[in-house]
Amino acid sequence: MATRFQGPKGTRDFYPDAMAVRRYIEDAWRTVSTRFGFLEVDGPTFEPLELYKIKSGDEIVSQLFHFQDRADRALALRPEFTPSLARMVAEKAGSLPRPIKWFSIPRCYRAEQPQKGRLREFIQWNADVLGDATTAADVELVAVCVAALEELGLTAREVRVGWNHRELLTRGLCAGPFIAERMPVAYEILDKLHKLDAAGQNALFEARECTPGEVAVFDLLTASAKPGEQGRQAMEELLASWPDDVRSEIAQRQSEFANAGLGDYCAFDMTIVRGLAYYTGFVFEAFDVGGANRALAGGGRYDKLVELLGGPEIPATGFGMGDVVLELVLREKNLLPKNLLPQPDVFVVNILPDPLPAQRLLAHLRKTHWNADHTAVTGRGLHAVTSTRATKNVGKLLQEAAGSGARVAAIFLPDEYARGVVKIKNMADRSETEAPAAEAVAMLRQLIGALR
RNA sequence: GUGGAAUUAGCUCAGCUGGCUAGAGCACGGGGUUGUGGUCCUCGGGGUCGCGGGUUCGAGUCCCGUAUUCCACCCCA
Repeated sequence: MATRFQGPKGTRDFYPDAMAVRRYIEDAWRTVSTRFGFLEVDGPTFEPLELYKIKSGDEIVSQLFHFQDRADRALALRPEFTPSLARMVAEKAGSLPRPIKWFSIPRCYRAEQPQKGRLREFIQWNADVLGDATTAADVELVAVCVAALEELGLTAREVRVGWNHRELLTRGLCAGPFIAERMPVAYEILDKLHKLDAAGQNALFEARECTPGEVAVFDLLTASAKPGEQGRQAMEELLASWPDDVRSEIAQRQSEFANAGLGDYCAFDMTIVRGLAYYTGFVFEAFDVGGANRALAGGGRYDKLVELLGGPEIPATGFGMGDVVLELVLREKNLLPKNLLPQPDVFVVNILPDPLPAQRLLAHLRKTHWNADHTAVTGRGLHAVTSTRATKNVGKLLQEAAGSGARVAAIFLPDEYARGVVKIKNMADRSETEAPAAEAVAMLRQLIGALR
């Protein structure tokens, strides 16, 4: 008896409808990346396990799908693309023109418990700028990130970008009750605060042995992330105690965002720290305003990573955006177009007993035409289909044509065909014309062109 | 890795406290007036009731295990 299988936990099957949605999202990422001057790259789906350990520590191993090959090499399916990218840059850094602006759309794998917005296999758009240490590179990344979201129909009403800067935050906090040694703890707490209630927060403060002064600052930080006047006041109060040059750099960066047309999206947010990863300065997160979902995208500056992988010292900044949360948000906001499947240019309907004339027309429509010396395309192949049904019921076949979304139907009918003509029907306005068989292809091409 | 809920046709679900040859709508397919649009009529394909055990004369229904999905924790690059 045959065994039936389910797909592995946390994976998806892309049937045509789902595949069309995936392509729609990937196309937006790709066109926007290109618009901003990023070049597409990719790397292997698996890498040495060590590559991820170096970057993230040994704890990462339990979150990876890893295995040994026959020569006993430890390998892991990539959980993200940045290590591969850094490795690729480290290998050829000397010969790459700078700044290096690359994007990629890799499938990635994480051996985690699946839940809303998080699967074991997903697709993550990455954009990175290497070799540009200026704030302009950070701004450009946020700009390309936002542009992609806009390309998909999202606006500042639905999504926002919160940004922070680890060094500035550290300097600000150390101007208050914190000492430098407490920063790792402070970052850890900051990263967790927003999802805890008051009791949970207090428990955490106690567990981390926070001083009353530190707790007071955490309370203000929590308040500062809230929208509206209350949040603004908490932010003001905190900033008042921070060094002048830190304050002015924050203001400077925010004005750069505004200058790039991102003023409605971006807000300084002291509570964004992005885990305890390899980020060295600027960090940001894009999220939907409703806030029920996980972050849509996140990234920041990682100036030491390429060096860590044996490459030259090269400043780097980048971000990733996963397809899972993005699709959830687009669905929630009703922003996925209805007809993402390709729609035929021509649907050929045949009522003749002889199938050959219809098949001949199909073949001609699909063929790309070249000029006499084969140097230029004079007519690209069209998307042309027909029915495989046996019925000669014109109504049924036109119904099928309509269902396919075809722009035009070419109809072979006995009486007309005897007179040497084919009927051509514009499916949108239901108008019909007749075409001499010899001119049918040309007329159809013209009609399709006019409708495009 | 831990905890909670769920799993019946491709999809959305009925199936009361165990008594069926397991149903509906949608979707899919054939046909319907020798010739024009998502309608209508009609017929049809498709289900090891997630999987494996157990209790019982009898299990879609009760019990145990397991897989998957969703939710939450851990983690989040």
